[in-house]
Amino acid sequence: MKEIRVRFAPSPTGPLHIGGVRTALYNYLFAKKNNGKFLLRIEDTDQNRYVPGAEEYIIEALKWCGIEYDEGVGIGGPHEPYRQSERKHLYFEYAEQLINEGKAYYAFDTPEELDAMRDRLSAKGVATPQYDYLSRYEMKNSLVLSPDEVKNRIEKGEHYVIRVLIPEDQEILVNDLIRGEVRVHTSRLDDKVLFKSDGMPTYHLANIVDDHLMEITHVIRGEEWLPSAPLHVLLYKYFGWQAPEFAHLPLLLKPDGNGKLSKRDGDRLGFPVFPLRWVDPVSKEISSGYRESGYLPDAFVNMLALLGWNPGTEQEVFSMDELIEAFSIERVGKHGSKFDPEKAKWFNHHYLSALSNVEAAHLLQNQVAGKGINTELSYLINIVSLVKERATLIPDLWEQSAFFFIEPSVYDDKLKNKVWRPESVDMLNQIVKFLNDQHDFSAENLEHSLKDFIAQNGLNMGLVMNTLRLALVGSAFGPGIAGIISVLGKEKAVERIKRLIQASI
RNA sequence: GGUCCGUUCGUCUAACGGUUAGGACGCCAGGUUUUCAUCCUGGUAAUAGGGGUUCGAUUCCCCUACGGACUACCA
Repeated sequence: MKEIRVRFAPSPTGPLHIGGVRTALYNYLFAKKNNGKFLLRIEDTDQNRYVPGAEEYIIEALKWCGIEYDEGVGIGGPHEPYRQSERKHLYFEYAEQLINEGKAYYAFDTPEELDAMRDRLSAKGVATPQYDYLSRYEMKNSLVLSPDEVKNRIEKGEHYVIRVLIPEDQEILVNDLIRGEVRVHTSRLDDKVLFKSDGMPTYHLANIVDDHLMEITHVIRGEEWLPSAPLHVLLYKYFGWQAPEFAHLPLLLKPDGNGKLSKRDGDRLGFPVFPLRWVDPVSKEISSGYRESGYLPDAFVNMLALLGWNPGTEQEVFSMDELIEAFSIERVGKHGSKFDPEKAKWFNHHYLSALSNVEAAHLLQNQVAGKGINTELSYLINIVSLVKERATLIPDLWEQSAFFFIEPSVYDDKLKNKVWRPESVDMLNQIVKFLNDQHDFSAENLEHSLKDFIAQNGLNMGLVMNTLRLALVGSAFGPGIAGIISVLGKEKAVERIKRLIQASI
């Protein structure tokens, strides 16, 4: 059986947004599931839209997501180069071949002439004014110009493009793995430019040529390409190549209202639409990323995988290996999905809670180090065992545990008003004595002995606990008191209690 | 406007023509936690509308409505 080969082929025109990441992910899952190859090709045939740093961004984003490619930019492979600008020299001959076979032609029309043609056609009531079988014979191209004149113009250095000659009356069948058979009549298609006057191929030509040369078996791409799929099928036919299988993925939609998810939605609705933070090289505008916002890549990938695909079972949590195992293109939905930031958070919370204490401690260590605090990992492990399931995003690990590192300097008024009594000082002194007498500082022991102590001394449990919380945390917040004391240790706990006593006298 | 694609709870979605239309997120309620959060239990909520085909349509067909993509010498 032929090896399955798929590719992700983004344009470096800016940061990859989550829809692009999902396309890459599905390609990757499909390749791995079928023991095939996944390649990364950079489609940079539009020099005007090239954005510095975008290519690096794409590569880094895929890496962060754990989407590894077998061939492509940066790592090479048997079909080098994988950047279309570096393959520039090989496209012209294919366009020329089509011309020689009467399947394409030279066109010399200026932008003004093209506009004039469209105006003329729409004035005549033509529903789709375009360069096609209706209009091509009134334009300046090698279909109407004499061979000599064409030759002349080219030799004079006049700018020209190469357009595909679309047959007038033919039905094209696109077999889509997700949508089934899609039929389009060629009279609806226009003579798309294959080769631009700047010497670069357009997407349509470069894409087909490269997919053929790179032996791509399945083209899995966004739905925005569906309308041009018939052209691509025709091109394969023109070249006499076997067309790959197509699968057009439904789009990711805005969480609110309608329309395709765009980069503006992130700022507007307050969630990232990019995997990584991006700073626009020109405007310096900053777009937030999932990584920097504190999402775990596994959670991000899991969330994305389920946006438009489902395994047909009720399983929702998948590791990358499980995704590979369960993935099938047939189970990708047909309709667009509104992106739900809340579900993304839920996934992250789930993954954060499932982390081992050591893993979570390392995450907290980065946070803590960022605050200029240096701590033993063992201390962080203890802390994190208490707070990790309370966190949704990575920075929450710090938010939830800051009081362990910074002793309270102000006390929450509301809590203090609620629990503070004239006899509180005396009570706290008793607790200090109690703690000083303890040898086993495990949370379990503290829990029991503290309760016993409270009962034996006729104290009010709620009052004691909350007053201790006031001393230890400073507010009505955080894990259980016994756990906090256990992690803090005798010395620090006693110190904080004494501090509250001091502050209250 | 034209072409193409789509339409099940608010959202993501399940359901070889026969199910009390299932799950998850969110939301609401109760419980656990003498804080807050987590967690547990329960609840709320959907087949866009109209015609067919069929003993029987979420499921097949048609129409309408609505939504989306595309309509560049951009990808």
